[in-house]
Amino acid sequence: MNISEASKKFGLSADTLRYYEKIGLMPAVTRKPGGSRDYGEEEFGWVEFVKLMRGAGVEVEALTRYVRLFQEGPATAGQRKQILIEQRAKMAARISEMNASLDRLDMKIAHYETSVAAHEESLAPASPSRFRGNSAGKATV
Amino acid sequence: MNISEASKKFGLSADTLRYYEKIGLMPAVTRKPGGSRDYGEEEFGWVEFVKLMRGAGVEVEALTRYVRLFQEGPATAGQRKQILIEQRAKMAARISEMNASLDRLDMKIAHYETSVAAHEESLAPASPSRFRGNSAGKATV
DNA sequence: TCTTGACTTGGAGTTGACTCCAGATGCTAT
DNA sequence: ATAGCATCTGGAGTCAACTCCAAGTCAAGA
Repeated sequence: MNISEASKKFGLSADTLRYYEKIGLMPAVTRKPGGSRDYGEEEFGWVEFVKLMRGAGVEVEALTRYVRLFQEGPATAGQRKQILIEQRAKMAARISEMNASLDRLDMKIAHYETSVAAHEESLAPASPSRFRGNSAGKATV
Repeated sequence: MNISEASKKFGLSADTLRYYEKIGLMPAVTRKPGGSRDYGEEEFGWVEFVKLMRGAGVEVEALTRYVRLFQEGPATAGQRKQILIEQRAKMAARISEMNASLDRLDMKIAHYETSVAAHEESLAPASPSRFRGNSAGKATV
């Protein structure tokens, strides 16, 4: 499969695909006799992996480290596994942070819902009222 | 509270705090007589909100739009709520994507765990074996 | 009063992640 | 064999989000 087909398959530009390879996010793609890249199952796996991990916020550095180890051979399996475990922990942490943010956002939306508050500080832990001039309880925003 | 204290409080550099204000991620911070910024409860709420939302991947554009509406006054509450609802949906989507990635990562780690596979293609839907020269089932990586 | 240190501004520089470009090369069809 | 198209490469350009810098202002202490 040539690069433009792979590009469509993954929704990544050909340039991005070449870029991933260039910076070592995946090993060098096998080539056709003419010199053009030939994406097959192996590279599909890598592209999908990179896309997934990058999309989930895994650092480029961790992935290039992983690729380097992969290219060094089977002896590095343990180190590679450690990288994955490390990154899994970070990913889980990011997810719970995001869940917390989602909860806060829901609270903020709820303020707009009840139309009572809708003060910006609704997200702050302690929120003394701004806009002192208003009659108590009247929505300012 | 001056900018360096606020910087410590939020773990953001003074430059970043000024930058947020400059690009309209939050309204202008109130000033002390001398002209230096004076962060109080209101700005704490904004900084926390911005930090939380940006950290969860909410686009800068959505936040600046929100701030602009906020500054236009109470009449825009409905539009602001819509922005929050919109962004909530996107955030929820990102979270479930990340959960899917986490599952895939767990599968990949499991492969290293059983030490049977550990092939890179373990993440691809269909994964014919690479390294054809090997005896079947032998871990190559 | 002078120095020191934190603050101010506008603007330049940096980094990461692409994205685009020019010029060269290689298949394919006429 | 010549045109047309996709691909290749190295390198330059772009964009967001900071990050740093220079030059100036301000308040407080020696």
